[in-house]
Amino acid sequence: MSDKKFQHQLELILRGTVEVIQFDELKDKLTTSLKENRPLRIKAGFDPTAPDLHLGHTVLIQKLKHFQDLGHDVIFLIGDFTGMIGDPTGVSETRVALTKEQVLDNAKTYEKQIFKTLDPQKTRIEFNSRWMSEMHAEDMVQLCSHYSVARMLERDDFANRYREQKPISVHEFLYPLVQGYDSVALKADVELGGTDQKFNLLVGRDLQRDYGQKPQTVITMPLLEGTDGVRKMSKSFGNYIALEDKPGDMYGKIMSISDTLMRRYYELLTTEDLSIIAAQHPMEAKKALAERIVFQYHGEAGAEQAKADFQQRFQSKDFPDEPDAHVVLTSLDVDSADAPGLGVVDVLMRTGLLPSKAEARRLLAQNAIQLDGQKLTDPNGHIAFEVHRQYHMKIGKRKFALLEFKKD
RNA sequence: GGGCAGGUACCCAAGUGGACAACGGGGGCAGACUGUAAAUCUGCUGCCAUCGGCUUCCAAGGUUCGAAUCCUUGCCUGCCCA
Repeated sequence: MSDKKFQHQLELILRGTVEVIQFDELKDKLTTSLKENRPLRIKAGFDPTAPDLHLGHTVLIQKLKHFQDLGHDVIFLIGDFTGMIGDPTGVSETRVALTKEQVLDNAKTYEKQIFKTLDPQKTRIEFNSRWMSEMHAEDMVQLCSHYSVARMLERDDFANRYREQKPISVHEFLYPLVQGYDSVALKADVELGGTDQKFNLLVGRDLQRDYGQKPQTVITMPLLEGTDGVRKMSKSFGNYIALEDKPGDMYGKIMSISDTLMRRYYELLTTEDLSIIAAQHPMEAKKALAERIVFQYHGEAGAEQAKADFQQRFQSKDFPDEPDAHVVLTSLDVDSADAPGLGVVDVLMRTGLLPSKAEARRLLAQNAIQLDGQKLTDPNGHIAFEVHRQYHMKIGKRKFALLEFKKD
């Protein structure tokens, strides 16, 4: 009986993982946990520098959910201490250090987002500043003494940058150490992370051992590819689907990914049987995926609305019920109240959907602007308005604006 | 502390006194094709404007008719020596 339970737990836990270090250890921990009826402590850390989470993060959150469903204690750790230092990782971008307010703000957003998946009652949220900002300098020095520079430089990221003669700040070495120390402070039994976190997760093991604890089991999850299908989903690559994206955007972004990527998303973000998906028409499967993901983060109404809007805009190529902009002009805006009209470029600017007039001209020259189905191509063109008539303007393939002139 | 090499648009990267709003690649946007697919092809990609003008090449000064390019100082980065 307990053997069956054990198998069930193990299966769910392993689903989608890349690596488990050490596997036997995990089995022992699970066995003990079941026998003594003592839940395991599962830790996963998140960086609060970005104001919101995206689908890439949810791979980990899903895994936390699995553990939670199995009755284990889940700790969502917010790395506010590290976040406040400001992480200059990444070759080009130096992140600006965040204020305490910003970090707390972001943390609030996180809570809201993760509780769409995790059970608020059963989730423990921690901030590493709780113990890190209390730490004395001598303890920090002590902590540093547990690791050597040579071993630090084994980390891929550091090794590459060192080889390529790119800057590495000393405090970046503290990151793995602090993250590892978090495991000590929390007495974590298991830590989850993306494959790119492997080094840091292993430091946690070493430190726990040094501090007289049983080393945590490390479970790594794949990094979800972003909408480009190549690089990992990340805000700085601009290839992300944020949980806070509007339902329509979220749906649209998912629809625009490649079929290959869609299967990947199914694999990592859902518990669907992949062979069933493979049998479906790719577009249908993609719509179902988009709908279910939007549903998860925006509820039924959001999902329905997004689906309908997509259908309307892109499949029927109709003007949407809810355009992106609604421009109302009055006699103050036009050259002459008797024969109201305005330059096309000005009209485009009034929609607020374009960054500059130069961009508006460009789009006109590229046949990207339509007014009531007619292509407008003259950058110097003029639109004559009839009073109270609504005009439908299409800008590029995904922006729609409703125009009208009202007599005052 | 000393020596050397660098800092160019969203990213990478050419240019080293006038022909530079600045080659090329990536990304992005648009058009064609489609399933808003992906892939592919083509065009565009500082801002304002009708010719034309304006603000850009780390920052501040300077030389020059003229500077991304030369000089000075400062800031930042990497390497080597101590």
